[in-house]
Amino acid sequence: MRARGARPVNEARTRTRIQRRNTGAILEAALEVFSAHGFRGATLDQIAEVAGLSKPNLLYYFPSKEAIHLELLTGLLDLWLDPLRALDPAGEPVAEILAYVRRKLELSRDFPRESRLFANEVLQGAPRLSGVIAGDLRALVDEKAGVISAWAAAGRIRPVHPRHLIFSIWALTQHYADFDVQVRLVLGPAEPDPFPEAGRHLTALFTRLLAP
Amino acid sequence: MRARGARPVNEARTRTRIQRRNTGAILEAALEVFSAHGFRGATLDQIAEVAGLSKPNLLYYFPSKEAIHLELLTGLLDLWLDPLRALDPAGEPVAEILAYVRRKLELSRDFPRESRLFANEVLQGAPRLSGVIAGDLRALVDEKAGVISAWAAAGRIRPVHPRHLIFSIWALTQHYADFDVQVRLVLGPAEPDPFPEAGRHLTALFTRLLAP
DNA sequence: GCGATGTTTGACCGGATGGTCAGGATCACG
DNA sequence: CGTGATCCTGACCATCCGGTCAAACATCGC
Repeated sequence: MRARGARPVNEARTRTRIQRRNTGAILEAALEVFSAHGFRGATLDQIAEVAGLSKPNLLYYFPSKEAIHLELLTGLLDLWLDPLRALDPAGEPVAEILAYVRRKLELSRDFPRESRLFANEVLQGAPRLSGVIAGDLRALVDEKAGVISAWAAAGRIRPVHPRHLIFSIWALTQHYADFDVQVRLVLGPAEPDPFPEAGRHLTALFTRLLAP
Repeated sequence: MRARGARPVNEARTRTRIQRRNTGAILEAALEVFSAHGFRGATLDQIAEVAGLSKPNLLYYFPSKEAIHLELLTGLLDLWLDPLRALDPAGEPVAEILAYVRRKLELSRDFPRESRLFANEVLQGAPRLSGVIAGDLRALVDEKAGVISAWAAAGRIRPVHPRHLIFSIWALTQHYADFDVQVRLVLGPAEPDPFPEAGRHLTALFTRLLAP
């Protein structure tokens, strides 16, 4: 008999094959639905349908809608911040930053749903992420801003406000995921895939900004 | 007696003082609530409370929640596109584009709720704006892209992909409105107003990108 | 002051939605 | 094959939410 309110859990034992498959399907479906409609706009019925499960079955694996959302957000944070973590203080400055831009643009191309999930969250005031943003993210940005400042002080890149440079990279790359619909509608059917041109454009932009 | 389902309307006569005051209060309140929670996340009760009216009273002035939202979106479109319209083909190229960037950044500073309203809409796939985007907006961008291309062909700015240049301006300036929370949390309390520094950063960025 | 027009509201409705529960089906393992 | 743990579901509940309506209330021109 399960304790009141407890989840499968299995008392710290390894998770069942079925458990892994279903929680995976749920998170995949939830990503699809949350990123397209926002937290409030998504319904458990939609998620259940996409996942191919019944609604009560969702709630067998997760205690609430809120919990699914939070699990998604925190679970995807690493994927989202890894490119910045990979910025190497020992590398060649301009190449390092261009590589960061490229990796971030690849995330927008390959994981647009994840980008929109975060965008939705931050747009609504980041109620569930403000802790991480003011903590881990801020610390990471501080660290890398120091690296960029050092490069600028050494004359290896042009002087630039390091934090706003990072904001610029976020803004420019995430725009192609979050505003994908707008980008495609404005470009029209003649340019069905904006990403190659976007890559060239951003490379040129940051090269001219940073090359000493 | 009013016809079934008809709104105040007043048969094409001038609107009452009360009508103007209340529709104004409703749209102001709706902007506040829609921009903070998205369409689905906002409720008529919240809007009514912020507007200082009762829910049925809202629905006396607007036929539905949808109608309030649509009225907001279309009513604010001009404000949003005017800066790009003002780009003058006869002006000095770099100065014109920098002025556009400045005006757009001022919109982010002075009308962040409007920016978030549009961001929410486009994020969800622009269900209510795809027509305008593929029509008016695309036409406007085409026109101005032509201007920028001509400037580049004449050697008055560096060669640049004109449409992606416009996307870059949108992305960079709107980021400071849409992701305001994140920007402030990352910068910390030491830099309580990001806009002055953002202005300098973006001016430098586009100057270096465009100056021949 | 009076009728007509315009404004406001309490009470209510129907459907959607997050979540619960008791019990049945299925699986893992000895 | 039996038994305990895990997995799944139909039925149900409480609440929220967009929207309606009849009737009360205010305003205004005369």
